[in-house]
Amino acid sequence: MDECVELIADCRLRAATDLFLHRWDPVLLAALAEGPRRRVDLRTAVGGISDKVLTESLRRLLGNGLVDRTRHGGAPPRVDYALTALGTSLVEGPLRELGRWTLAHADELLDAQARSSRTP
Amino acid sequence: MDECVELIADCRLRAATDLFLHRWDPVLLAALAEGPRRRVDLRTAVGGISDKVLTESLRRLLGNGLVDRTRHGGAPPRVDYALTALGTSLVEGPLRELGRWTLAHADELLDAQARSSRTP
DNA sequence: CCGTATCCCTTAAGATACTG
DNA sequence: CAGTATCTTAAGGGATACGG
Repeated sequence: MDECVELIADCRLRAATDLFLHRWDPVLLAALAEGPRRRVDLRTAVGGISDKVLTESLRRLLGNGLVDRTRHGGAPPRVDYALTALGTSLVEGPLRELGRWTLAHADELLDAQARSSRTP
Repeated sequence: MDECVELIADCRLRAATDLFLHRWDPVLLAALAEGPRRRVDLRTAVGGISDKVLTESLRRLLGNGLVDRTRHGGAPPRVDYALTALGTSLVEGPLRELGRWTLAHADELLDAQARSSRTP
């Protein structure tokens, strides 16, 4: 895996892995994979995220150019969030691959975790 | 991306993304992609990680069954860390894909970040 | 060389209440 | 509905210094 070594050296790998450093960001990205969603729908789709953290996470995704925000004026206000091209490429590539890996290896992973918590 | 929606629902996606939740873990995994390494070599290969955090990260990778530890007795002590089969599958799959994505999209990502930091 | 033990600082994240 | 404002707690991470 030669590319990764380069990536470590110049920290570009960290630039990418940092996108997954916040608990809810990847989940929000996955939730947006189906298409644009209103803020409140995102909130319930994801489940268990607070208003504050939701806003922070969305702002971060905005700032990283992974998500777009559209205000449809009026009352009550309506705001849609959608993946950008960059966001889509991240979701359809690495995140999807991670989803596949999870399906294939969740058992082993949970096994290992259980084993290690029995023998601390 | 239907699978991901399931994954969100039952939290399995989070079980996987949590593996990338700690700053150094993916970098250590990448550094181990070439083969087993001694602790000190890992430390310098990665660069900028403290002893304490290195130990914590390695313990976590151990606990998740991604890495194996081998003590070769003697003085000075020598300890090798290596990817397990599970760890290898994670590196060769999702992490590698993330590395590829980074190479392809680092410019766009850094652009977006720069743009958003100019307009906070 | 391989860790452990402290201490400190920053930040993530949860809960809750409130405004436009 | 969308988002802000506070406050609190917990945890991650960095910097030493020390011991086996």
